[in-house]
Amino acid sequence: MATGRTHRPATRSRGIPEATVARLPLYLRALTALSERSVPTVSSEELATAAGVNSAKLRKDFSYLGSYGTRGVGYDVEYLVYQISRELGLTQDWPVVIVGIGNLGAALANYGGFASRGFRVAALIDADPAMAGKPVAGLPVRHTDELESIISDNGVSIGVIATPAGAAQQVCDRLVAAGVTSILNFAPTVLSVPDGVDVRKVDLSIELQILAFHEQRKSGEDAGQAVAPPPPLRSASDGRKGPDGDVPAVMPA
Amino acid sequence: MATGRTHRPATRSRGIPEATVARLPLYLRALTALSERSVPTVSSEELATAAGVNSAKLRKDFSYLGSYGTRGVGYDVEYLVYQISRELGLTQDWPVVIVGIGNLGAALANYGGFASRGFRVAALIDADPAMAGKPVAGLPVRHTDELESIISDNGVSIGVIATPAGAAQQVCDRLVAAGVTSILNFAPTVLSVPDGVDVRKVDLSIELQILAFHEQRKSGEDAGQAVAPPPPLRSASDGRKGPDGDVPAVMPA
DNA sequence: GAATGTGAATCTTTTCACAGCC
DNA sequence: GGCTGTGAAAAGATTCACATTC
Repeated sequence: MATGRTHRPATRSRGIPEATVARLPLYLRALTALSERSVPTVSSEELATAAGVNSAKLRKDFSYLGSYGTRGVGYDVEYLVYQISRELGLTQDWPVVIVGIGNLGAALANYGGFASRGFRVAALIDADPAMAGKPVAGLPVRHTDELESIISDNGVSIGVIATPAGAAQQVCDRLVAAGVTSILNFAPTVLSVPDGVDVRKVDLSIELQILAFHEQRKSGEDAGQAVAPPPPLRSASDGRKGPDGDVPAVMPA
Repeated sequence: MATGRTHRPATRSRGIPEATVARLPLYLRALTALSERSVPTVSSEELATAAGVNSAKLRKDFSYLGSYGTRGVGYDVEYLVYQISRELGLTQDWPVVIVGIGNLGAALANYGGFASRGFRVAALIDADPAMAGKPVAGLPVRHTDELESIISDNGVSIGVIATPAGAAQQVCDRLVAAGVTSILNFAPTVLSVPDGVDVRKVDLSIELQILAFHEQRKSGEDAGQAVAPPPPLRSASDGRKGPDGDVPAVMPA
């Protein structure tokens, strides 16, 4: 998903698999909960359950970070919290800007677990002059004109795009030009960015469509009252077929 | 991620890889845009670029659906739109409930591309009695008490959870008991559900943490003004080491 | 005895490269 | 000549199962 740097040729060693990186935040959240309940140690089995994965995977994941457990005992909760935080880069404070303060942008600004660990909302930015100065989540909304100066004044390297799809690429370009190198995109668009800039994407309708796919299979492969528009006719002849040759009933004529 | 059914033993054939399913919505969006511009056909190369993937992957993905292209020419845009929509189950209409109408829930309710293709917001549900009846995105908010009847009256099988973390599991249980079998979870919690129920998760802070991980590497493996709390001391001795034996400088004593 | 850490086996996904067709 | 469709190879991720350590 993320573009990422393609290099890092020599040295090796710090090659944590992407799939593992994506799970570290889950472990961290589960560990933080344990830490708050003052649980001193936890086994891979318990932690895995809390994080919603299986224990073999968790142990393999941790093995990429180092040997941070104790055989016969488990993991020291506080120690692991620290190690994972450090690995994720959360022992430093990341200033973040949110661009596009509509419903979604406001929701993000108000999101608590945000400021809580490693991230700080440096500014909320919107293109609507009527929004400028209005406080959202305790911060005054600033106008897009100020984008570049906000980025450089605060040393922002992470930007969140919550604008309408039409504005996203343009905002992205400005963020990148101003020095942002990681972008979290909530707009339903494919952003194009230069090498060295990471983009991650959160997209409601994609997630729903994936659910619909699986939901459809559950209903018995055929059931469900189709409300489909007639399939667009296709000039071509007869060569068309399903994957293994089993032609579905709904095939367009 | 999603729990999914583990079976589907015989028949085969309709075995579309999960990674492919996750990309179909991307292709569909790109194709819809082409369709609106009345572009009649598209090559794998062009479409791949528009969707942000490479063309070999796209062709492989499509090969799981069937042979829907024409060699030497490309793909018929309208025809592909229909085929992918059908595969994703979007040729029927999915009623969806959104539970938790805070900032985020309201943002989701207002999200346009939602109703546009295959999904219909059947109801907005919130636990706050003060919200009940208030219109959000043109729909009156209904109270949690009505959850079960709303689900069954509308034949809802997809639920979106946008509540605070503390309420999520409880809401989830009620949704599932009432007949929902696919859940999109925006609350930062691991939901536990019975077999046969799919859960997908969207989590802002996880995405940010993944970005932070990569961001950290860019800054030169060491740079950045650490604002770290002192690492929690650990009783244990000396056996600790990094992955390849290279002990990081920040190691706790 | 209990639980980690990790090679080896397995499964999934991506990429390559080219035969086949228009 | 151009572009799809797909076997085969390569890379990546997960699971198994057990030696190792406390």
